[in-house]
Amino acid sequence: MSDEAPWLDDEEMAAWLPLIGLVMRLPGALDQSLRSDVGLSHFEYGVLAVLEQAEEQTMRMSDLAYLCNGSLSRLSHVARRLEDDGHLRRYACPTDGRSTLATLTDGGRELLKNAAPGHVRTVRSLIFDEFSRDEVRVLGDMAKRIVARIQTS
Amino acid sequence: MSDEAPWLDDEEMAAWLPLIGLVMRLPGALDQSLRSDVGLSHFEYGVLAVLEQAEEQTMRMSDLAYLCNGSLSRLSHVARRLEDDGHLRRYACPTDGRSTLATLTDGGRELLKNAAPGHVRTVRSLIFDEFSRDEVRVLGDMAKRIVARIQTS
DNA sequence: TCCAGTCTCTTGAACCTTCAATGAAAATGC
DNA sequence: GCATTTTCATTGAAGGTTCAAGAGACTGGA
Repeated sequence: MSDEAPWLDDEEMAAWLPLIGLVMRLPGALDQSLRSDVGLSHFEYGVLAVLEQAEEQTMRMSDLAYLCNGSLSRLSHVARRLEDDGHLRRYACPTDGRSTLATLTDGGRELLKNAAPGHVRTVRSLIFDEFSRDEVRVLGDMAKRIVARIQTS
Repeated sequence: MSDEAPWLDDEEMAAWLPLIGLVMRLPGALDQSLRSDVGLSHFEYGVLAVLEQAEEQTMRMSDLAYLCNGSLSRLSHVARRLEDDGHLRRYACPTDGRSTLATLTDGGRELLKNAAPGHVRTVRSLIFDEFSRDEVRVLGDMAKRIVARIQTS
């Protein structure tokens, strides 16, 4: 464990500061381009994008929240707005009365189709244009290991 | 540039999803431990920590905002709250009437001293306990390259 | 069957961030 | 000098997130 080592040494700090910069700045950068392109936040885009990949383009709220890296409460508020705007629909799960299923509407699919190209350009220009194939794999692998630690903490 | 390539291929997606997971989950994880320990958000902690490292523990608001990876407006609101709570003080810059200088108070220094050990433990357990020395350097380097792209985009 | 405990989701309030507008001071250009 | 533009910071409103509470539905053991 990490019970000793009161502070970060220089090498650690030299990695920590950029990492914090990344996690604090990337969401804003993604928000900004999606917001100006199609009026969605990155989280809203993620909700629609995850739904599109799902079986029947339908998913339980809790599963959706997990895959979107957000709390159920956050998703619930966002889903209400997306529903008001006609991008998704919610209905009671027929087999488990506690659950709510969310499904993509035609309008939501359309919006996603309009949003995707610009979003991909943004992601490429910020990430994938910078790194080699090997680096991308290493980066993804490291991110996965950190996420695993966050989830079990 | 990235004008072609309509969507991410499997390898890219396999890196992108964990990276998004990281940037969406890490701030919340840091917030949570700092909030329960000393009642600070990670951004507030960052403001105090950056100030502590500064000359005279004093810094111009815009420089502080930049180093804290936040907007000036965000910093201004946060600084008002931190000032109300006695953790920092603001005063007009004597040499440039447009600028405001923020300085750490004794109370802020004390709070930081109480917050740091727990925060470092959190950071170590999420990041540095997972990676080798070499990996840490690679991770920091990659983060730095992405931040550079965000800033010039 | 009953009921206490758990799971799923929503809600409203508190809080925080963003955005646009504003004001004041300094720099620039004529 | 004077007007214009730019820089620095704050503010209030609008909108989003978090947190705690609560309603409804399932589960398992008595």
